[in-house]
Amino acid sequence: MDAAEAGVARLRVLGERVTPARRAVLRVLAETADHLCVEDVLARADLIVPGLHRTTVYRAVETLGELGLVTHVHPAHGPVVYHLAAGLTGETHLHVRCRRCGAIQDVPADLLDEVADRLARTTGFQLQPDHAALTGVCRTCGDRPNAGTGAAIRPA
Amino acid sequence: MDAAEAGVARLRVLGERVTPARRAVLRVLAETADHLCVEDVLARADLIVPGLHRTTVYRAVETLGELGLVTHVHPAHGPVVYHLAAGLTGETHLHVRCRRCGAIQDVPADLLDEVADRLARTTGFQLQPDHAALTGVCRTCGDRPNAGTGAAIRPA
DNA sequence: ATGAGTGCAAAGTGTTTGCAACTAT
DNA sequence: ATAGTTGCAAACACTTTGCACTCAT
Repeated sequence: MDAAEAGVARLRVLGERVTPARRAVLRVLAETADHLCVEDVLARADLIVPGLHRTTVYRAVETLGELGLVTHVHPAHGPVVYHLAAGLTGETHLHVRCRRCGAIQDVPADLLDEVADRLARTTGFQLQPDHAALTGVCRTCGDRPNAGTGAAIRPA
Repeated sequence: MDAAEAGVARLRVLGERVTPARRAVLRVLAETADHLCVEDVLARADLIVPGLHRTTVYRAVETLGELGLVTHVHPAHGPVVYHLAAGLTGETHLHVRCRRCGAIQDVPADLLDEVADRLARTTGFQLQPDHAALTGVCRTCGDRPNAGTGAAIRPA
C-alpha cells in the first residue's frame, strides 16, 4: 500500500469522506518528493480529476492538514507549499529556501533540536521548526556571487 | 543624534534624496521597538506627513532596505514587517512568531549561529537567520492549551 | 532644469467566503 | 435522506506597476 492509499485508508478510519478530489490530492502529493503549492497540486490533480477547482484544492489540503495527513510550509516568499505528513511517508525534514533562486531544500529534521530546547528553557517559546522555511543563499547561487540576473524564480 | 537622524545623514552621504516621506518612515521606525508592517508605518507616518500614500511607503521601505537602513522580516503569515537596520540601532536580533496569537518576539541574534555553521559545512547553504521568523507557540498561548478562541490576530 | 520621488488607479498574486448544486455515506 | 463537498463568483489581503505630476537637488 503506497502513501496515497494509506491516506485514503486513514480518511476512512477517521470517518471522513473519500472524494475524488481528496484522492487526487493525496495521489499527487504521494507521487513527488517536492513541495507543491496549490497551483502545482491543481495542475497535476486536474489530470486525474478534470475540471477540479482551485478552491477545492485549497479546501482539500486544509482538511487533510487538520487530519494530520498533509503538512504545509511557509516559505518566506510566495505561496504555501504542501507535502504528505510524516505519518504517511515515514520521513521528516525541515526546509531552507534560497532567496536568490527560490528553491526549497530539505534539511535534517534534528537541525533545530538544540535551538528549540534553548528557546523553550529561556523564553517558554515552543518552536515548531518545520512550519516555516529558514532562508539564505543556496550553494549554487552562492557560488556565482554576481547572480540574480534573470534566472531567479521568486527573489526576496 | 537619534537613529532617525542618523538615517537621514546616511541618505545624504549616499547621495540619496531626503524626502518628507523617507524622513517620516525613518522616524516612525526609530520611535518603536516593534516590527511594523507597511500599514502600521503608513498609519503613523501619515500623522507626520498627512496624505502620504501607501505605495510611497512600500517604495520608501524598499529603497531604505536596499541602502541598508531598514531591514524586513517575513513572518509565516501576514504582511512583511520592518524595523531599522542594526547599523542604526546598534542592536541585532532574530524573530519568532506565535502561530496562535501572531505576536512577533525578538530572540538573541546568536541563537542560530551553530546551526548556520553546520548548514554551511554540510550543504553549502548560507543561512540568513534574521530574514524569516521561526514559528511555534509562545509561552502565553502555550499556557492555555484550549486557546485559539477569539483572541487570535492572525492564526496559522 | 532635470531626474528621482510621489500619488493615483489599476492590476497582480495568493487565499478565503457565501451560496446553490451535488454526492458519499 | 442528509450532512459534508464541490464549483463558481466574488471578495479579500498584500503588493507591484505604469504614468503623469512634483519636488529635492
